[in-house]
Amino acid sequence: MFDRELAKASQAIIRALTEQGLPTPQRIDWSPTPFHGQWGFGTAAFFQIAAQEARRGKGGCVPERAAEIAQAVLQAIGTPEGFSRASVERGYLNLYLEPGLYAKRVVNTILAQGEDFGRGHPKDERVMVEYSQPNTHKAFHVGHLRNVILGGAMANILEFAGCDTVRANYIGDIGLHVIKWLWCYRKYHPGEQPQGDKTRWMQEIYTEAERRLEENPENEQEVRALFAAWEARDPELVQLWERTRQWSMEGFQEIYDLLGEHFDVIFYESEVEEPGKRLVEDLIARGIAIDERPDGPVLIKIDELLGLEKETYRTLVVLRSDGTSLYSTKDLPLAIRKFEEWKVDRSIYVIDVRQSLYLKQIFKVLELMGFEQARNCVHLSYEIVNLPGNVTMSSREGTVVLFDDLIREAFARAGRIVELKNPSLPDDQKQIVARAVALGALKYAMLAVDNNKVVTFDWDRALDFEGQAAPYIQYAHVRANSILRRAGSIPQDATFEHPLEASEIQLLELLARFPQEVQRAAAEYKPLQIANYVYNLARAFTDFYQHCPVLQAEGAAGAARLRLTAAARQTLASGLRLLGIEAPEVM
RNA sequence: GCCCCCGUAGCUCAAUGGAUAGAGCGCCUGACUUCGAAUCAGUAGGUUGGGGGUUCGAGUCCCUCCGGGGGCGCCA
Repeated sequence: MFDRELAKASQAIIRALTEQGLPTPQRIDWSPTPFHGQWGFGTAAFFQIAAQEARRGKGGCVPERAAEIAQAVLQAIGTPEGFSRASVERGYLNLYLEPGLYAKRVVNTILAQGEDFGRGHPKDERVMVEYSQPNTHKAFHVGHLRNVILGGAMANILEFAGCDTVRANYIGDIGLHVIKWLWCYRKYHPGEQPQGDKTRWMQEIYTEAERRLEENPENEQEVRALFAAWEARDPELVQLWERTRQWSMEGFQEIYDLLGEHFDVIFYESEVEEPGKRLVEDLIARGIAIDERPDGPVLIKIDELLGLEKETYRTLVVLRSDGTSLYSTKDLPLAIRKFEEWKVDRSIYVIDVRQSLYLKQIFKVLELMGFEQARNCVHLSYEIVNLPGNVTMSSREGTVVLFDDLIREAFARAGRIVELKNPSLPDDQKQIVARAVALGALKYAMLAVDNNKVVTFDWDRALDFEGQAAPYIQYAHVRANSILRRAGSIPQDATFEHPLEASEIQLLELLARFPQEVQRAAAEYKPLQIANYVYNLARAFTDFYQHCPVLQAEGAAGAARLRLTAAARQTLASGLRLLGIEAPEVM
């Protein structure tokens, strides 16, 4: 927001350095000054120059020399245009802003742009974010939830940052787990219809299948026969598969609706299986893949092809020895299809960290095939969600916290809190609030942890409604909204001529930073950046709320603070929206 | 054997190579006749796992050790 002023100041500094015969850096980096209650930007550029001199043998104490140079530069440039004060502190050159002028500019910018405040310029880049990737005929559990929430927030952020964003889902609708399910259903539940929560019902049959097969291993022959029938596309089996798959899809859709997620395209494993097998034949013909069938699988010795001594990419199996497909068989053609059919420039895979090597292999094989866009494939990895005692969630082993159970508990707890905190709210409002708070808390808990940190699932922490959690941020939004509602209308304009409180300056400084926070979150693939930012913003607003009367403010301060409140409400709502969290009007 | 990730306050987590390492939870003390107390103010809590190195400057980068988790030819 102050790029223009800082750029001019940078130019002046470089000119001053040149005039004094000092080395000039390529550019001057500015960061917000860390002092509470003062608003400005500082640069540490002179440390680098002083260090450079010291290296050339001049010796001396670097911090002292940095301060000396900074002081000389300050003498030369004076206070740059647009700033109220400049000073040298501990070797830093700090430029302070005239609070009133800039406060007005920040607030006016936000209110003029509304929900577009913070949106990046269109980047002329199309990115696809593939996330969620659930298996049909199986449970949807808390481990899957981290993926959806992370992927959804990441897509929101990339889109807001200026990318043309395509949200993709990739459904695991075939494979041994589906065959086992179909076997169990045909044998023990013929003709049954799903009851209650469809996803849970699907999971129950799946665990039953696993249990029966473990108890009676001789049944595996029947499963193998069914797999063969599937491979032969037995019409009756295919029909059953389609119908049962649909039940899973309907169940998933309920979950996505609840979470507020939508996809622009859904890929199915089943539709890339045949293209994958053809691609593997091509790889064999081109000498990239080695065909060891029938005694072994079709594989690609990547390190060998690259002439690497040290094991790096290892070997990737791309087709089973019996000719049936693997995950890799299908991922290769799909990767290409994303670029060719969807014309994307970058392809992001939101998949947990355990598949890091696998994805490195896939991307490298694409490169070996001569597919140049392979370098535009990105693995956005994240750590898994474990149960206490470091137990990994597994639908096969039934060690899962089901999404359905979690969401029920979340709604129940949030409902009790709403009843406690705001009993006079009409019932339908209570439900809306409870829902926003429950989902918000859940999402925030997932997003407020760095991607590469393991989350140990804990009911109380996943559903935390206090402290650094979504409801705190939502509450700040509600209170801002409450002030604005009482005020009736927001003044068209206001000057910030009253002496600004420290809390007002802090709030303004954070508000001004929103656009760059969005860019950084997008560039680093870190929704956490936004999660932290919006929490800090909520704290700053709460602090402002404590210290500065708005409606009872004297004179011109009232209008200014009212507009500041409106700007804060807007930015809180925008930040939450990027995280996929609702900002309620009341709670 | 090769590779990746984690280790920061009692607990859970933050922190562009930058200024005094910050929050929340929990503990204790206090604040509703106030623009909404899902809040706030205050107290206490640190050799950033250990040791080297690079740098003007390291929680952050490099090396090494310790502890924990994960991955590695026919699971997805």
